[in-house]
Amino acid sequence: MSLQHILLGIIAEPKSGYDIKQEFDSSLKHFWFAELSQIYPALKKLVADDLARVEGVPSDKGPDKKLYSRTDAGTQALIDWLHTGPATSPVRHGFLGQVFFMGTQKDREAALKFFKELKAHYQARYAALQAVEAGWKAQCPTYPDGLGDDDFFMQMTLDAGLRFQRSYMDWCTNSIDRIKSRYHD
Amino acid sequence: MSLQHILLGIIAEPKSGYDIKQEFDSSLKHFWFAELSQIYPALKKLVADDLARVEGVPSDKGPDKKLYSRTDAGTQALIDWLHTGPATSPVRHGFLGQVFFMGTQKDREAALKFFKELKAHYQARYAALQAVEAGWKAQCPTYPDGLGDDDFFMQMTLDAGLRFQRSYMDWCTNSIDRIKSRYHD
DNA sequence: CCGAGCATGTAAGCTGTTACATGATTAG
DNA sequence: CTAATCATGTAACAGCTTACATGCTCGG
Repeated sequence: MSLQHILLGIIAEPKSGYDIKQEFDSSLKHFWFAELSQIYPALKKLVADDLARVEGVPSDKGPDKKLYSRTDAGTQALIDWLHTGPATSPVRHGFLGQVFFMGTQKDREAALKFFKELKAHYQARYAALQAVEAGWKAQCPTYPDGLGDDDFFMQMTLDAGLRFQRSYMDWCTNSIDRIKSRYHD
Repeated sequence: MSLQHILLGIIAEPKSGYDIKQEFDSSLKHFWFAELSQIYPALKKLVADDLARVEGVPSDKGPDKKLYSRTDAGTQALIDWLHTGPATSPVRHGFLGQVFFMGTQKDREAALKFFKELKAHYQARYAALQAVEAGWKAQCPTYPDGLGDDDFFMQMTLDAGLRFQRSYMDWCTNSIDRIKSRYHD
């Protein structure tokens, strides 16, 4: 049920489905993502529920853009969501399932390779978030606490992303060391 | 697609759907979970694919138990999964979406309340994992590196869980401090 | 006797993914 | 001319949740 609410958050300024997809793929992807085929019907439903309105405007390229913006009822629905308490649905980590059963296979080199790949994956994500942070720093010399009220909370999610990736990387590093000292020394 | 593989991992020893549900709810829930209504059909499919076999045995209470165990093909399918590389499907964090748009609402006390609730949530999860760890420590005096080969990897997922919860808690603590010093000082 | 735990499942519905379908403009 | 980007969607399918359905046994 969260996609509807996140879309409400995004359309504080008028945006098209295509615009929203690009935001997911750039700045929002560390905590949410969605395919266009999911975004378009979701936006339609917001309009049907009177939480958003549409306006068609001609585009430079391609067909008309449909710009969605939230209604007062939409803003209220968003605020209500913020008051329902933290949305902490349990998470499925496939890679932890793999580690849990890693002992089934006796090839310790494969285990090392697994953790090295995982570490590389999180390093890449970490670097991407650092690049986003560098952009913010360049725009605001008093980053992070000199940010405006809206940006202050948005930066907190970036901070969370950076912390979580570091935590994954640290676990990988430590696991690699433990496997090495158990089987190679 | 991971549930099938995780079930294959679990049925190294013969287990019923009901048994498996209990394992998810106790020791496995920090990285995976599933409902009985999802587990039963999934086990049937493993049998249809010749990755598992069933044996009905009478139960003390209630109807016969159906004990599932994996075939050689099932063991191979599990090992193949371990060799496909880390299963790192991107994760959706509803609570980060809420923080991202927290600025929509001007009530700073509500923001503090939100983070305090979130912190309490992760503290509870952390305490649960610490209890699991205490059980392991009681059973094995040389915990964690004196564990057997299978347990060694299983403990790694517990270590991951503890690290990740700590990371969430630290972020909450830090965010609470930042909100306080921004709006209350 | 009643509720909790044991033990099995089916069905409807929601969410999300992958594949398919269309068509304009612009850069190479 | 061709590929990429812009811009909209639909349809089929897979995965997961919630609700429903059945029946036994044991403790209070």
